[in-house]
Amino acid sequence: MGKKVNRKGQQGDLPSRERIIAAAVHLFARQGYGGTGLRELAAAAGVNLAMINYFFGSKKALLKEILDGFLEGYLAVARQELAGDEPLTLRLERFIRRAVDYFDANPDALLVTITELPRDDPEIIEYKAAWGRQMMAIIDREVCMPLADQGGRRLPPRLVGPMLTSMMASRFLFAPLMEHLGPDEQTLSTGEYGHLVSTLFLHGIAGTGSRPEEE
Amino acid sequence: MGKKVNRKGQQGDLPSRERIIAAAVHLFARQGYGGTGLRELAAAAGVNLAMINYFFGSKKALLKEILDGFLEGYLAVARQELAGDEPLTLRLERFIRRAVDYFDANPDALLVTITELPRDDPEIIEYKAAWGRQMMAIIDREVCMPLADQGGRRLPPRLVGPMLTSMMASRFLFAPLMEHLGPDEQTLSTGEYGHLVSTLFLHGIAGTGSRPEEE
DNA sequence: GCGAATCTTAAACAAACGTTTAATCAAGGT
DNA sequence: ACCTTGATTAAACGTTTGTTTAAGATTCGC
Repeated sequence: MGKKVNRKGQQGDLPSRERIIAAAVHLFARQGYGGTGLRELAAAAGVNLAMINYFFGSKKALLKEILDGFLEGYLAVARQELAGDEPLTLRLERFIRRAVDYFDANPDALLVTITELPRDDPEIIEYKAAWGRQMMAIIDREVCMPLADQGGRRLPPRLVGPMLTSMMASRFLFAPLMEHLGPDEQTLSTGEYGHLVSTLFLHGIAGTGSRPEEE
Repeated sequence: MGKKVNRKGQQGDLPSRERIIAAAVHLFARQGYGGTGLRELAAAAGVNLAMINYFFGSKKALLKEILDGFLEGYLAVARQELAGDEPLTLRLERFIRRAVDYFDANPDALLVTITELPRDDPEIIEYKAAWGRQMMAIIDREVCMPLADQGGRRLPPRLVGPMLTSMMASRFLFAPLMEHLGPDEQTLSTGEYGHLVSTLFLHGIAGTGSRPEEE
């Protein structure tokens, strides 16, 4: 028999580079970026320690790649669902549903991104600022301005953007804590949650009386 | 001349223990808990390295004290403003205004708490869970149940609590990033922000047409 | 089969980490 | 003056940190 069944003998049959990213997202979300050592990460990925710096150059660059991947996907959803000629309400509903699905598919990456976003690291802060400017431009053009045009108040995008993102992310940001509160009846599906965020953002808590399918 | 003008020659004339906490909140918010070394922290507080372990026993215990102080204050606001016989709308408006003021007065502590909340550290996770249970109990009794009684849908407190907190915290969570986007016209005061969160939560984005003083 | 990338490894590097120890300083009580 | 108590100090403890190096495997084009 050969030494290994397949070329990559480690877990999950993914190439080393992506196993490192997957393990990093998992560990960074649970222990924080600063609280996770490269040796622990290498062991979790089933990879030699030196491979991390071989593929990414530095620990910081690995974090940047994780943030990059997640934010790029989030920005793509915003571009795709927020633009168009349809009424604002429809576009917002679509965007929120898609964004919540995206968060639900990448909860660890969302957690890493949110918890590392406010850090003022000179090596990645300008990258985060560049992303923020793009996001604010979309929110301003596709949400804030149409809202003002139809008689509403002119809200600053730097307020609406964070608010919208925080509302959609709240379930996933608090999920690790909530899991330690004991069993919970009454858990909503991802679809129900997205619909609820949508109605809450559009009509407030008073508008959440009806279930998704009844509307 | 004496060696020192006053007994504590260091900055800010606060006792050493509180200077450590103040410096820790400041540094943890900007570099993360894991990314801040005790030597750097001691230097920032103008204190000898050994004093940190002398007062708190360990780095983890220092973080716990920070979380404890902030969450205790937040819970106190919730207890004080959310309970009572007044209509739900009024109680929510009062709570949101007070909580936003509290966040505004302790933005760094809020940031540390939010970014460290999802971490699954066995030494402090049970403490966080105990706090979460108390908060969920208040939200359920004073918000979710009254809401269901007056014809609304029965929303899980584990959904409403995180949502409400995230909405109020969004401005402060994203503030460090927004400051790097260049100058911003159209910044709201804390009072205006609190009012806006309040109307958004109660009536949705459509209800934010009027300014606070016109209402 | 041979050279050339590409990937993987073990070992070492200096630096920083959290924590502990023992000695010194300053006050207060008696 | 003396003892006690709390605050503060410098120094060292053993680990762990992120990164680098140089050698060894593996794969692929030709």
